[in-house]
Amino acid sequence: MTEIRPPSLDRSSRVEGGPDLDRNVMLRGERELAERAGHLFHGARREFVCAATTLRTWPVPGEPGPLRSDVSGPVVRKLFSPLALADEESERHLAEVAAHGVQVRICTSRPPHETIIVDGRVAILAGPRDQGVRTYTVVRSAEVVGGIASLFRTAWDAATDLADFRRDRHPALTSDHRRILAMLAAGQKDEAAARELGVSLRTYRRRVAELMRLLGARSRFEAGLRAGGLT
Amino acid sequence: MTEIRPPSLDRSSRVEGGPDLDRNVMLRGERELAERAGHLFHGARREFVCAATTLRTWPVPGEPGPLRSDVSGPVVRKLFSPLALADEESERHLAEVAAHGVQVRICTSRPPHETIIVDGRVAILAGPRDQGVRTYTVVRSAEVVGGIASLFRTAWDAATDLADFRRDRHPALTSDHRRILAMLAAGQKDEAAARELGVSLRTYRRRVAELMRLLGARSRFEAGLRAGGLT
DNA sequence: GCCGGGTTGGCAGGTTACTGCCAACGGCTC
DNA sequence: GAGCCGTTGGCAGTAACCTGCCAACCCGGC
Repeated sequence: MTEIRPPSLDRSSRVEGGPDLDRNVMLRGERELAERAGHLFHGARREFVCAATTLRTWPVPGEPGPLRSDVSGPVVRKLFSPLALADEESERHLAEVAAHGVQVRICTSRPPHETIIVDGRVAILAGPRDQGVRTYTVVRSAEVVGGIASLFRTAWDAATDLADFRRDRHPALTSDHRRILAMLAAGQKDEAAARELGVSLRTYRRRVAELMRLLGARSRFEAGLRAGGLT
Repeated sequence: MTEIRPPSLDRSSRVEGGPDLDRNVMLRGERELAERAGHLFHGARREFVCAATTLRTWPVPGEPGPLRSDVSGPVVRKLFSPLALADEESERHLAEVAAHGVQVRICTSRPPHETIIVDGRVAILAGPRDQGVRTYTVVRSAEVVGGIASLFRTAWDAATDLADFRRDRHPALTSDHRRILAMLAAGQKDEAAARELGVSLRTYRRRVAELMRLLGARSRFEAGLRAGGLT
């Protein structure tokens, strides 16, 4: 995991407050980011939010230490892509992070680029990799950071809490299940749906029962609610 | 409606490309915005996206003319708050805009601040009003604009197409309906749900029937699907 | 060829839901 | 006080759904 170390004692090259806040600062690579802007990570007082693609993206203040067990620490929000749960190890790590008080959500639409916002006053946006080196831009203009924060908030609001995502995630539906879903969604009676799909009523009902089990539903209404996120 | 006029012929004060792209430019008020950055609106070639709170926010290239009837014009995407449909007049206007080829979506979570992105290379973010005057910040740093665009895209993906929003919007549910919904969502049998709500089975089923009609559903499964957007 | 496992479909019994009908009740108007 | 209207609840008939049981069939392994 790429680690951003505490900054060196030399303050002369740091990205700080100052007269030229409207100038965005470009940093090349994780090392320069750590050296010149690492203090911004560790200096979060009120709120620290980030959008990341995977767990390997910049870690946050206090990690791996116990986070937010001290309620005076900053509120930490992390928005991940579903890729972050690609394997059991990653998923376990994410659950642990969440258990430590970090608010974790999974972005179920196209995730934003990797972004950090600290205390609502500085934003760091990651650019694409260029020959293996990634550039980061530090933004300090108040209105721009405010706009970026509002866009992040909208994405955050639309995302799914980690716990909900894990609970509602279910084994991939077979194409059979999807056809059953389509019939159910169309309000069809079992008999008509079975005819249309070319199977017997018993088999159709057998499939519906399977779907209900997959969705963990006790009634068709409940199944419809759960299925809402699948179509 | 605040209108941004075509810019004056004097180019000296315009916000343009140049050596100092990393410096964000602050503009105070709509007039200065129009004079120094109006060309950015009218000069969109490929794509023009904006997030707006109401219809009174900055209009877009070509409006009120026919938009996108010429397929070589820029793709225009507008993300609105549900406030944009607060009255019939606004809703009608929005439908007309969409009919002209503008892609309109309604943000069903907290909408972002007002934002414009032109051709993916310049972003304009609106700040709050200060004594009636609003500041706008023009951003031209490639990575920052890219990051802002990606956050906007995430918000856009999560939003609801105007047509879908209007179709799925339905009469406000009474508190009775919401209680019935809660029982149904919990997978309760009618008899148990009726008992819990303190009404007869007949009345409970009468309410469920009303709900089904409101949702336009022919089966409970279909009702569950429709209700997914209500809870 | 035989055997075992899995799936399908028919049947049946039971449960849950849907809706019409009607009496009773409460509130409002005359 | 009487009459009317709307709502509620009980009853009942019907429809739709749920699931167990079993025979038949198919397929793969031995």
